[in-house]
Amino acid sequence: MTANIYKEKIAQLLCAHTGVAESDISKVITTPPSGVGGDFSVPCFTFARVMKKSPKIIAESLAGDINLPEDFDEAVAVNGYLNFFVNKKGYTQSVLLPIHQKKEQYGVSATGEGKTIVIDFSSPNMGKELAFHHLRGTMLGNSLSRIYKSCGYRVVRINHLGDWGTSYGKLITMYIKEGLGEDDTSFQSLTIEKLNQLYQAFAHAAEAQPELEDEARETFRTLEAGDERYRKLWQVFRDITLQELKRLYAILGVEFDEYKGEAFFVDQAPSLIKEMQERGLCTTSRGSQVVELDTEDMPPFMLQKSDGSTLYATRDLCAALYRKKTFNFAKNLYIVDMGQALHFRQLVSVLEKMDIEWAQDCEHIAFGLILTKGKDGKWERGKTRAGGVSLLKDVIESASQKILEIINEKNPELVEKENIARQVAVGALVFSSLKTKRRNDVNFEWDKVLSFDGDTGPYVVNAHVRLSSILRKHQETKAVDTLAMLEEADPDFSNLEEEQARELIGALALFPEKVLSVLEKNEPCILSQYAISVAEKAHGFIHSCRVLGSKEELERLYLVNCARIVLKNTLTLLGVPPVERM
RNA sequence: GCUCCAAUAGCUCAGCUGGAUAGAGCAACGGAUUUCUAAUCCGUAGGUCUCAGGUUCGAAUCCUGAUUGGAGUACCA
Repeated sequence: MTANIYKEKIAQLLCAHTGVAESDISKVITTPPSGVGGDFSVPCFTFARVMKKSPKIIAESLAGDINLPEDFDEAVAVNGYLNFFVNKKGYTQSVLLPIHQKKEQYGVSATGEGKTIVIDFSSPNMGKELAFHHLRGTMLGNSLSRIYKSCGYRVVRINHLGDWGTSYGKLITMYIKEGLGEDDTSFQSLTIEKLNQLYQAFAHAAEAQPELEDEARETFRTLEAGDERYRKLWQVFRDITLQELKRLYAILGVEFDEYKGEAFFVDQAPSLIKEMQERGLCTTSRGSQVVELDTEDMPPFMLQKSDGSTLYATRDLCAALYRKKTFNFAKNLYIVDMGQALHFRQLVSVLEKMDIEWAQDCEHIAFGLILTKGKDGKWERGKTRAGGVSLLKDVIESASQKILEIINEKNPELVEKENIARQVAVGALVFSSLKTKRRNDVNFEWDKVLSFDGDTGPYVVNAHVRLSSILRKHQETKAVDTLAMLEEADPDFSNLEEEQARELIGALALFPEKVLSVLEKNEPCILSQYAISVAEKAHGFIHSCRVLGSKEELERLYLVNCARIVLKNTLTLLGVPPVERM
């Protein structure tokens, strides 16, 4: 938080001269646009009202009156702005020294000390393979988990598996109809692909025989009532799903603390419904139990179907109560697509009706849908059944192949090519799913998904690779431990005054505040955009300032190492593998 | 119908707790390589920030209303 020291000094200084509160001043301090010059800028418009003078005059008189504190070179008035120029050497040192000292710890803070954040993310449905559209929510949750953790929060990552509901009535019905066998050997040969097919087979069959839908609902009701045969099948399906999920999560570098899905909460539903009835919060409507929300202009929240079985709404309500009781969270975040916005608004309203004071701590972190091109050429939500979705494993495979081709062309000597290609490919996919504001819908196109030109994951990772490569080369040619050497070094920071060096240093200084602003908005794209800007400036620096063999070699190596550290920290928080060679 | 979300360069997007000349990438055009990784860098061109009002010294940013697109709208999840 090096930049803040300068802001504080400016605020203190101007407070003494204008009488405006320090906090109000530091709030408006910005960076001048490129071309204007200066490092910090204070718009004097806010002073105009209290001082009853024009901003222009205020800025000019301040520029003349103030005694610059240490570490400042100059203050210039421009069009009602007061622009400060800091002492370059001092600024460079104040930015680089903390990075050099803290390393992996640079940018972490203790703002979340003692608080617990529950993050519900990924949460796919049982019996289905992860599709491309699951990537966004999964990586959003993964990145937010890492960022909260780095800020001192205790994070509980929950995969709220969709493992209960009428769909599993369908799956079981179809499994039995196809006579697939219910002994261990049949189960052992069962795959996730087969389960996927059963869904599609059911949907297909139900078009011709709509009564199958009722049959599936009845199967589910029986399952929920505790039928042992159905329960066994359910368990087998769940195990197969989980095995496949964990395989993919490992590739993505994602971990969970819990896989408590919906089924876990079914037992808690009856007593909750009873309580709601006793408190008069729940009414009977067309044979079902609902919480009326018409005062809030929302449809009712259904707790129990007319056949007595529960819905996902019921189980979500139980889960929220359970999470509060178990983890005493400060926030309970649901990383779920925007399509479920109404559901979560309802959930919070129901909690409020129950007079629960933490209702507002349950927050839906919504993200946009992955749209696919429909038959009529319009972009719409992908339907598994219509074949409108691509499997995540296929996308990863294609991306890895594409990256491998590029490696073969650019760097054929690289060892462990396949492994690195996959890491870079995963990084590219992860980065692109976190690159834009989370609410944006995304049109799925193979060409775009497999395009790695420009501002993409590989661009940022490549910057990290090039920086690492310079340090490695130094170590090899000089036969010294470069990092240990830097540890002992006493660099002269006035040797880093080229424009490209200063731009890079300026970017590195921003890392801690960027991390904090991600938490304010739950928006990792702030970090991915930041990663691009650091990579850009790192590429620019090493392109125009030769490091090895230069007379500023020591200082340049020092800066390269700092940039490498910041890039690595950024990539790690995003969930992009920071490889060192590619 | 109602509710929520979005709209910025030809395309994909940053910028939104109001501040100086609205920024990137892709696509187009021109240049840089005896490489510390050119998976790079530099330059040219490209804009009525959907429209109309309002608030303000100042609006892409805040408010109101339209238009267009997307999503959702009780026995699915």
